[in-house]
Amino acid sequence: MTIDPRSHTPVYVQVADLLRERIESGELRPGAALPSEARLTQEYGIGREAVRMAMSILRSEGLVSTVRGHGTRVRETPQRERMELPAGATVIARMPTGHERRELHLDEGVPVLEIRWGKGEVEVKPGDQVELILPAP
Amino acid sequence: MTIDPRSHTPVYVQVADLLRERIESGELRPGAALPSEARLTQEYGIGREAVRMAMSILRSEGLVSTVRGHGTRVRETPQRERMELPAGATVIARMPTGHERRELHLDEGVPVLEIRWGKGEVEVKPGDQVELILPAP
DNA sequence: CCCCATTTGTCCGTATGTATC
DNA sequence: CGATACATACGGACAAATGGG
Repeated sequence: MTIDPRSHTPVYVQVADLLRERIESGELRPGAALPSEARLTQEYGIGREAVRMAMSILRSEGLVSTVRGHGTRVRETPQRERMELPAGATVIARMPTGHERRELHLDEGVPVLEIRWGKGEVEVKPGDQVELILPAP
Repeated sequence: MTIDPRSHTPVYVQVADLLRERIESGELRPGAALPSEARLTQEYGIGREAVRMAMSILRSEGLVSTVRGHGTRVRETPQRERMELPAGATVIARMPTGHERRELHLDEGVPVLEIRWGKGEVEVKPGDQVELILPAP
């Protein structure tokens, strides 16, 4: 697989797709370092901006974590806390608002679970730390 | 509110915050076009890169959708289909894999709900189109 | 159909700051 | 300390897609 500058899909999306595949296939395991920006611009023959935007996409998907002066690594998948739901509740998944992201100290690319029960009772939970369990019959 | 280049918070984050507020306040309604990149660089007196990174943030939050040659618009959030869950099921929210994103035609910044029931029975639903309902007692 | 203005995509050069090793 | 690598930010330039006339 390689990059096609003439494709209708942007280069930075293609790069994100390539790196995502290398992660999801297990070639790049959790904790492994991705190639540096300079390395990727050379390997794929593309510009910095495309590489940086690709990294930005992967961060927004919660797949990788970048540390300045160090590099970008595949994120370790977090442990999920089990949470039992009361009957009659409703649940939706969505991305957090700006306020919620700051309030809950959420990383980029982490959705939230919005749980409602009763009248106006709403709870917002970090999507990467929670697993919902429905009460068994 | 305006941009402060000497602030500790990056310019592109400030721009994203400003635009997010204009969306969440309802000033920019679903379907409405955001100002073009050129317009924003002029209005705020900043570089295009800062504007584009701000747009990237909003896309990753599922707030806007960008089309090349056309512009960036506030995303229309589709009607959520209600879905009743059987007792004993478990649910997690996460970002989709690359394959799932293509398969389900998901925009950037849209999570999925991964629903398991019984042994190995897994269903992945678009997070922006589903509302889960737990059976009432 | 082509032409054209608009808009985003992409690359490059440059510069400064900051964190790691 | 220096070397490396990423973060932020500006400027310019051209390519490519869109939509209207």
